[in-house]
Amino acid sequence: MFTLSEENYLKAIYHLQTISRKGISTNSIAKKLKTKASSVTDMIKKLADKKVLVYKKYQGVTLTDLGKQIATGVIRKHRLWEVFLVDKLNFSWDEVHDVAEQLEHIKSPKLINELDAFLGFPKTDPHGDPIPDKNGEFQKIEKRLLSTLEPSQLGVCIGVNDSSSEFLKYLDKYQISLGQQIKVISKEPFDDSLTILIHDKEITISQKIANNIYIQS
Amino acid sequence: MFTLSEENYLKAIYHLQTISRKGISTNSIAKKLKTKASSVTDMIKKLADKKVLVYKKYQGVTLTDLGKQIATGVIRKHRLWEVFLVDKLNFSWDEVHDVAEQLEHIKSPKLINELDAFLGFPKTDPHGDPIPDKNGEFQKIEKRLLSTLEPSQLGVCIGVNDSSSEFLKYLDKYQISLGQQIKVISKEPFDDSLTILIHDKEITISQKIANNIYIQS
DNA sequence: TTAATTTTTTAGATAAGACTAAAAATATTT
DNA sequence: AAATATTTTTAGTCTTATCTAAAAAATTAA
Repeated sequence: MFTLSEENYLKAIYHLQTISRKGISTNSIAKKLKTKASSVTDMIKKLADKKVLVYKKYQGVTLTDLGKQIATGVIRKHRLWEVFLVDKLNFSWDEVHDVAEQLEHIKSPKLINELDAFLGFPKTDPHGDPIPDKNGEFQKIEKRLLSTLEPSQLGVCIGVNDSSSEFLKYLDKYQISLGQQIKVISKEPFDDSLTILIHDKEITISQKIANNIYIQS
Repeated sequence: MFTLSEENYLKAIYHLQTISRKGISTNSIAKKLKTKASSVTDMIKKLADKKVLVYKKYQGVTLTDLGKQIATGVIRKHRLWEVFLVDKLNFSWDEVHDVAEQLEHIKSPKLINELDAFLGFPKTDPHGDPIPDKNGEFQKIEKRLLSTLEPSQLGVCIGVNDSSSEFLKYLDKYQISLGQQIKVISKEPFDDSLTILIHDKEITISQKIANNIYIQS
């Protein structure tokens, strides 16, 4: 059995691994969890003892299969709860994160599998992220950043890279939501900002915004 | 803000107060929480500092209004989650307790109020216990123990005193559920066991069983 | 009303998880 | 390659919530 804290470490390391694929450094974990490197060292020693990751001093860590399994289990719970909050309890997509962070640690296999069925076995959460199934498997969704589209190309918004409340509220303001069609009108060479057509209106967005929107084209 | 442990102490003290009305002793709290009296002394000092209970050495404790409010808030969450598990996720009434013990500590006023609405503002949980409303108020339900009925009297099962899995499974075996009509046929003077008519069948139950079933008559 | 018993509190210890400060190892510059 | 900078680890401290053992207070019995 894993504590709340251990589960959060595993989740953080899992997310870091999907980006970098190399050994995950102590510092990067500390930054992600807003804690200190010395705390991380303590914890990864404990997690190594529990066989969920491999650790060699000064070399960073790598999750074992068991570790990945625990991590995807927590992610599955997090995302299913997000669907529940949005679909059933009238939460908006910028309100779900903090509550899901708590709910993801509830321990009950029956609970989560029944919840999955109750929600109709959803494949993605309210931000477009895939939900692992009972066995930790999830389909890789074909996606690219909006910033990679060229003028006159179009695509559908299928996810976001940044799930912070601030960013999601920005998207709400401009009525950018999942399933929304977006057409690139022009790209400004100087700052890579994009003028896009959405809801029959032209708006201009910065590159930073375009780098946080996933598109299927 | 209160920790999980503090919330559990407040809930336990609240339940003990509804029974005894006097100062709640250190030992009774320890017994209820399956912990040691010395641990209880430490914790009640901390809770007294937080103004949720009044404590005088060797005199036991009494909850303040604030303390009662925190406690009923936790109880409200516990019971609403139980309704959710039974009504929406196919849990049986003997399976809900452990999961609700975890869910009751999730902190989000919006979550619990939306859940309440989603469930249709239920007034009682799956064991017949009343659910406090947003303000901590709940109606007192007129109820008596089955053991207080006399032969030929009848009533409807509206709750249980013991919510343990073992007891609830016993009730399931004899098809005793909430809303079930029960008629007392006879009472054995020697051991106060009851012969009751239920589902057109006569069964005999011990006094211990009859002391854990609430009846409205 | 003493004596014995039970309850409660105090004192000191432990484990988890975090922290600071300093030491050790690794990386980066020059 | 030596000097500097960065990263990581170690050592020691703190807090929360627990525990055991012993002391103190309250209760019950003789």
